[in-house]
Amino acid sequence: MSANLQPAFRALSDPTRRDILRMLGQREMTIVEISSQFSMTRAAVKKHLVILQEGDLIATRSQGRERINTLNPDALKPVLDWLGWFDQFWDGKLDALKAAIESHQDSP
Amino acid sequence: MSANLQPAFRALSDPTRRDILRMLGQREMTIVEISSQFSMTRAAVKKHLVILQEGDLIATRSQGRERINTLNPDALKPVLDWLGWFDQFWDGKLDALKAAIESHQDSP
DNA sequence: ACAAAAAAACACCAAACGGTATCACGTCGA
DNA sequence: TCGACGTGATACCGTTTGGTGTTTTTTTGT
Repeated sequence: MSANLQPAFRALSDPTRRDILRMLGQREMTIVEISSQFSMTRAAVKKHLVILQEGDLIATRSQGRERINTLNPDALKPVLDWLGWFDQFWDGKLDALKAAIESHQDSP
Repeated sequence: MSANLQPAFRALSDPTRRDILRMLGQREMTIVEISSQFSMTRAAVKKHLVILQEGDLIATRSQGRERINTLNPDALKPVLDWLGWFDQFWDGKLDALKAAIESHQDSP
């Protein structure tokens, strides 16, 4: 019933991939644009993008000969939900948030 | 200024380690107790515990010949904080929570 | 004093990871 | 048509990861 967290947690475990997520949070980008921000080859960035896709954290659409990578922030919700379990140890405030997110999660 | 997230994210990237955190959330345990819950050797569990320590997610105290492992839930706050940046994309509710946590973080 | 328990430390292994260089393919513009 | 562009795919490489088995150290109970 609960989503498989592993692909998302795995995707988040690399700093380059976390940076990519933040970049895509500001604007959608092609792989060349993303690569220009790092000192590594496009092939290396591509691998990161694949792992991010496996975690469902990004989506890709074709536009002519370009591939536009976009952030899928909803895939972070299960991660947040997992962290929410530990809310009991420092305070009770995340619980309310979690419920709020869950509640408007089903309605499109 | 911001904490180094990498050790914590790395620690969270393995399902066994996430399970250990949940177990320690319920009660503090020795390594034999933890190992009894998994189908792997104590040495393997020990390695996971070291990685969890590097992420500051658990603490250890000696008691006679035993080593008691305890959860350090506060180390999850920076992770939550990082996730909070994406709050802008699905709603504005995490922001308030984050502020609440930050505010009572300094006061013991 | 000493055997047994609890934990740590070490050497080793296959697989996964993060990177490179290179090649192949579709698409656009002149 | 055809070269250049944007991208994906593949082969390869060194290091890290997650696991094993074994040995060492410390502490307890009798």
